[in-house]
Amino acid sequence: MKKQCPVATTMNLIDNKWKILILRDILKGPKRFGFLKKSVVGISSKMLSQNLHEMERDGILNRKVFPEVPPHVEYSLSPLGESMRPIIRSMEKWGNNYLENVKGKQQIKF
Amino acid sequence: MKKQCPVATTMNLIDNKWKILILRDILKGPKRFGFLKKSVVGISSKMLSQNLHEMERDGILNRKVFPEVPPHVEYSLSPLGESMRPIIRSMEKWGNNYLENVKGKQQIKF
DNA sequence: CTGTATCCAGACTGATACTG
DNA sequence: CAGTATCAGTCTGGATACAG
Repeated sequence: MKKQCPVATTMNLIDNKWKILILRDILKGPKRFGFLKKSVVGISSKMLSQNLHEMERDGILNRKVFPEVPPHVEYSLSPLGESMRPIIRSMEKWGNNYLENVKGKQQIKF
Repeated sequence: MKKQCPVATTMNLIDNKWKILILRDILKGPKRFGFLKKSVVGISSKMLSQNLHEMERDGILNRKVFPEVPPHVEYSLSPLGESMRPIIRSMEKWGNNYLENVKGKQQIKF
């Protein structure tokens, strides 16, 4: 019986950049659809909706509907999602270091 | 002037799961094309080649050609690539914990 | 406000073949 | 061994429109 790769396992749950960026935001606290739509620069409603559903299905996020008019929906982290904080933190640290020490000293397109 | 998001910066350089899986392997030591082709389950020669080129262009990988017959090419980490180790490590840790404590069970232990 | 539905262009894959 | 080239079929993602 073949042992599963832990890195691949992780990537099966956060398999695109949108999920990483969504997590980045919700790690700071519960967020609404409209907020995420603006905060996750470049994402379409379709992709946001789809990724939120997948993350809810995978047990990373909780979805709470407030019975109000106009509609109010909040996405928050489950314990499983919260446990991903170190992954996002490591990316944040790396990105900060890159922006401070690397970018501009090399020719990399953004 | 708007501050760039470090997480998004990171995701601009490792923007798909192939790169993560390639990094995972090369972090253990220099690897050859054929090894990666087998190790990164599901990747095609085309995608492997493409991603290796992009990572080399972005300064993450070094490519070394040994003047031998048959050809021998080795991919290794640059310092910038090496600095990504904590990101992969955090994913590895998370994946291990997930496989041990979450998958197949209802209860989440954290 | 919070999404769904639809169309379509481009990205990706697998297969196959071929080169140095 | 280490790729590149090409084709066809599939899937993803963006744009747009619209609904509850």
